[in-house]
Order: sequence, then structure tokens, then C-alpha cells
Amino acid sequence: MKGLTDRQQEILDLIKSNLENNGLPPTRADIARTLGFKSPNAAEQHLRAIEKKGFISILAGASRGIILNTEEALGIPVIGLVAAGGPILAQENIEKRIPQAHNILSNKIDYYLRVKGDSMVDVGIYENDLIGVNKKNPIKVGSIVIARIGEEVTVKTLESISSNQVVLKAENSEYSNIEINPEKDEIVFEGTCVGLLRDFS
Amino acid sequence: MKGLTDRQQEILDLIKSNLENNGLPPTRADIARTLGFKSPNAAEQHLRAIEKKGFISILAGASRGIILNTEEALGIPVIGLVAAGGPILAQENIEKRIPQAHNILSNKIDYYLRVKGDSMVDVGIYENDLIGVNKKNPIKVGSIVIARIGEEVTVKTLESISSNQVVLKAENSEYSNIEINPEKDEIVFEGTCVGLLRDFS
DNA sequence: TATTATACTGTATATAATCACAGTAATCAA
DNA sequence: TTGATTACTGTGATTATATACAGTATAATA
Repeated sequence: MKGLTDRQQEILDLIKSNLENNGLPPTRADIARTLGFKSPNAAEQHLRAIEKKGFISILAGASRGIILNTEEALGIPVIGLVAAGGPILAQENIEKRIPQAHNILSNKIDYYLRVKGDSMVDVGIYENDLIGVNKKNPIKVGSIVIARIGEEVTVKTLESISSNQVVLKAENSEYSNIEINPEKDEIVFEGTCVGLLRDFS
Repeated sequence: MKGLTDRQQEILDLIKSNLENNGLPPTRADIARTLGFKSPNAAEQHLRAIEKKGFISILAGASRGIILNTEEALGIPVIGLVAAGGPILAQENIEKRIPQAHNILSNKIDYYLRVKGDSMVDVGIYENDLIGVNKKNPIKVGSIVIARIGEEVTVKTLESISSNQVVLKAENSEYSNIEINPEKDEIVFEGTCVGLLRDFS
């Protein structure tokens, strides 16, 4: 799936906003009108290009037959157990997907991670909760981070960080801090926790 | 907003499932085909009736121009402060709405209620969390209930219940139990807590 | 240098889709 | 028993929409 050009991205965004605001996809004429094209065919050709790159599907013959294939449309992946070695978002780790519903949380959720263990109960994060992870937010002291240490993924509060020592704090008095020397052991920050979902059942 | 007939409900459900599965509303012909009508006009007339009852809007002249006006499409209301007196779901209590995203929680969410105070921290419910409330689940001892005592709405664990005593337990050792005699004081169970959303920001 | 992709205009047409009009039939309330 | 609502069939006009074909122009790629 290659990248879209700026113009193509504009059109994809227009389709998304049309779906969101009006509940249905736009017609070629709608697109042309909104973006100022004088021919609906300009929209047609853009749509073909976007389809070719895999971001949408076009239903032949159907009016407004534009279907999104974007990550947002598929839903946000829920990661259960992380298989040793590979990246967190690898296909085999995806337990299910849940519809993206913005307005719920103020930050973008790249994926949900199912919490194992009780090391964070003192900040109200319990086993089996789903934490919403944002990959791009800056990592700050005091924030709850998702870190990979060697092959293990863990959720902890970042207590302190320097070139030769990272301290991760478990929010449960029964656990002790994890101290890592990044010059010796591998530590990768996968993201920060920006939200939480819990299912009582 | 009057009730729909069975047939009209079927058509409304079909529109919803079309939107969910295909991402766009059906045409009159689609509806006729699916439900076995020999004339697309049958669908047209049903749509008019459903529109008249307020459940959808029809965009004149637009293909697939069917817009849902249902509660699900509007999103789940978020209740902040409950104004004294009236029902929880009164319009003035609705802070905003957030898109319904099923698959997230196993039970139906009728509304979200913003948590005030720290009386439930020991079960991981914090101030400003949004708890998902289901109105119809049976109230059981041990479940977290939303109760209205007089004019106040509170979230507590139901400890015990009998004809002359209801005990509500705060999940925070600094608070004491609330004991109510339903023969003397008014207590209404508004629902049970079936989910939780937290925004870290 | 030829080719491909991008980004359009402009015209035209087949068909997809809405929607009006004319009926039939059953049920229910006034 | 008249009228309204529900639940359709059947036909057809109008228009909304997708989409083919023919161009123009620019930039990037092989």
C-alpha cells in the first residue's frame, strides 16, 4: 500500500468527512463540487488511483459505492498477548478490532493492549483492562509508558530517565522498581497510555 | 416519535445493517430485493412512513439519501452533573454524545455517567472516569449500581437488599456504608455499571 | 527518451435510482 | 361507513450518477 499524494489524501479525507457528517459517501459530482473541479471525471480518476493504492474499494455501478479500507474504518486493533520477538502490532497479536470512536478520548489511540497482572492497581489499572496506547506522544517522566524490555512488554510509570539509567515504577507496593541500563540492556518505548477501557461482566 | 410497525422496524434494521456491513445506505431497490418486494415503491412508501415517525430523514433527490435519526446514530449520551429533580437522561444533563462502538463492551450502554468523588477508588473507579450504565440489567448483590437517593445520584456496590433495608457500600475505607430504609426514604436503582472509560490527558 | 503517474477539462451516455401516479386489499378507529 | 393507516403491485418519467472516451499539461521514472 503505497502512500497517497496530497491531492489524493484530500479526497480520502473528504470521503471520511462525508461519511462522518452525512452518513453516506459522496458522489463524483459531490467531490468535484467541493474541491472545485469542473469535471466529475477528475474525481473519478482520483478515486481509481486511490483504489489502486488500496485505500478504498469502488463498487462498480453502485451510486456512492465507495468503501473505506483504511485502518480507522477497520477499527482499532486490540492486542492480547504479544508473541515473543516480533512487533506488537504484528497480525498474529491482534485479538480483535473495535470501532474507532473518537470523541471518547482526547488522544489518538493506535492500539489497545490488554493488561496482564496487577502491577498498576494503585493508579486504577486492573488485570484485563484495555489500555489505549498512543505511539507518538512524547515520553515524559511521570507518564504511564508501554515499554519493551528485551522480549517482554510491560506497562509502568516512568520514574526517571537518563543515558545510563531508566527507572520504571510499578504502581503497587508489592512490586519493586525496574531499573535498566539502556547502554547494556535493550529498552524500547512503544508508547504512552492515554486511555482505559474496562468491561464489567 | 411514535412506534414503528414490525415491518417498518424490519426496514429500519435493514438500513442499519447495510450501513454497518457495507458502509452506505441501501437504495429502494436494495430494500425491495432483500425483503422480497416486487416493487421498489413498496420500500419508498415504507421509508416515507418511517421518516414521518421521525426515525430517519430522507434527502430529496439524492441516491441512497437515508439518514438515521436513531439514538444509536446520535451516539451515547454522556451525563455530567445531574440536575436536581428531573430524570438523569433529561436533555439538560447531556454533556455530549459519543459514538456507539459495540464490540467494546459486552453489555449495552444506555448512557455514560461522569464519576464525581473518590468513593469507589478501591475497585479502580476514579473521579472523572466515565462509567457505562445499563438500565435493564438485573440488580444483584455485589454489583456496582447507580442509585438515586432522593435527589442525589450515587455509584456504589450493592451490599445487601431487603424490603426494609438497602445497604450501599463505598469502595474506599474512608467512607462508611449508606443504609436506607426503602419504606421510609426513596431509593431508585437507575442501572448497573457495565463498563468504564478513562481519559489520561 | 519513452513511459508512467499525476492532475485535471470537456462531452457524452448508459444505467442507477428517486419518485410520482394509479391501483388492490386488509385492518382499525371515529 | 367513511376515512386513515398499513402493506403492497405495477408502470414510467425524470434526474442523479457512474463511467467511457478524447484531450491537455506537468513532473517523475526507467
